[in-house]
Amino acid sequence: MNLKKYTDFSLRVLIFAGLKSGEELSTIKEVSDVYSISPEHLRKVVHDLTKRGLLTSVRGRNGGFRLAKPASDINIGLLIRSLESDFNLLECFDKGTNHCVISPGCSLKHVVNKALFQFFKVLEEYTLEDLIQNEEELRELMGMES
Amino acid sequence: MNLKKYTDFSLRVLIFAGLKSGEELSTIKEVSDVYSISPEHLRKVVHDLTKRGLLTSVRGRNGGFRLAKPASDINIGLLIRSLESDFNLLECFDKGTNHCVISPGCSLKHVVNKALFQFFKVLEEYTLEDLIQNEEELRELMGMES
DNA sequence: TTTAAACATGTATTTTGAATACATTTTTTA
DNA sequence: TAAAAAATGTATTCAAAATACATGTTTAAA
Repeated sequence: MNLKKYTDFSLRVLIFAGLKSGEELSTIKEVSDVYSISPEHLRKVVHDLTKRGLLTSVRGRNGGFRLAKPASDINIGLLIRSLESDFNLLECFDKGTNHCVISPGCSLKHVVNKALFQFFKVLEEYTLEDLIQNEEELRELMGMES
Repeated sequence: MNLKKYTDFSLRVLIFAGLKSGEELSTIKEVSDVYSISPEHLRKVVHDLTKRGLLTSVRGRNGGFRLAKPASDINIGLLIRSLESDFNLLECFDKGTNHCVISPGCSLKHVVNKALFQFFKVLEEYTLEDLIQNEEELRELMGMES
């Protein structure tokens, strides 16, 4: 059981962008340097976040991207939910492909679903703002001048 | 985010075995017929569950397997925890391979860990016994004579 | 007006782990 | 002694994620 690296990278991009002040832009190169992630790879992540309305991108020279809305409006639970496409923890979660004969009477799915619900309930208690409370420390770790 | 089919199959094998009464044995063939899973594949699952002390296997003609302990002693949370080897939801969960520079000051891991904890907390409220409360219905769905 | 810096986009390749299949051995009872 | 069952090890297939590559588009600065 794990999350995709894409999800991990997406969160890190948002944390990075969230530490910039005001209208200040971040670039893929900056982020790829800080986290040592291939810029090729990050490009897709950033592009995807833009399409999802979380980042605003500015093309052309001196371009880059910034948060499309306040950090306090970016809910971590909803974010992870949308970034991870597939939550079919058991075969029977997907009625289309399920072949398990006992699923009509099997309570396992309810138990796992309840657990999954609690998982997201916790995540939904946090926003990006909560993750960047310690701005100074994070900027320092990233080597950003503040 | 999903569980391995192995985990799913393991749970189904235990549910099947749990519906047998007393010392009665199940065979891989029976289970593979009921769930339409390749016996080759199930063999590993059963073998693995035996090694983990959840099933007792009897070799030779008329052999098979049965639960190694009462269904009420098989905790679903602990079971899934042990069947799924990898819970490194984020790169920084594994200190050995983590490369994220901000992890010392990053609170994301605490948030995700808290969510994972709640996930298991729910699962740990159930045992195999809870999953086979409706014996009759399940036996019927499986085509087992009761 | 040209060039460089940035994102946009589509495609291809690599890698990894899970899922599955195959083959052989061991055990035990009828 | 033969048949039915699990034990065990290895090999193959498959799918999804991760990654890389190539090219296009936009825009500001030189």
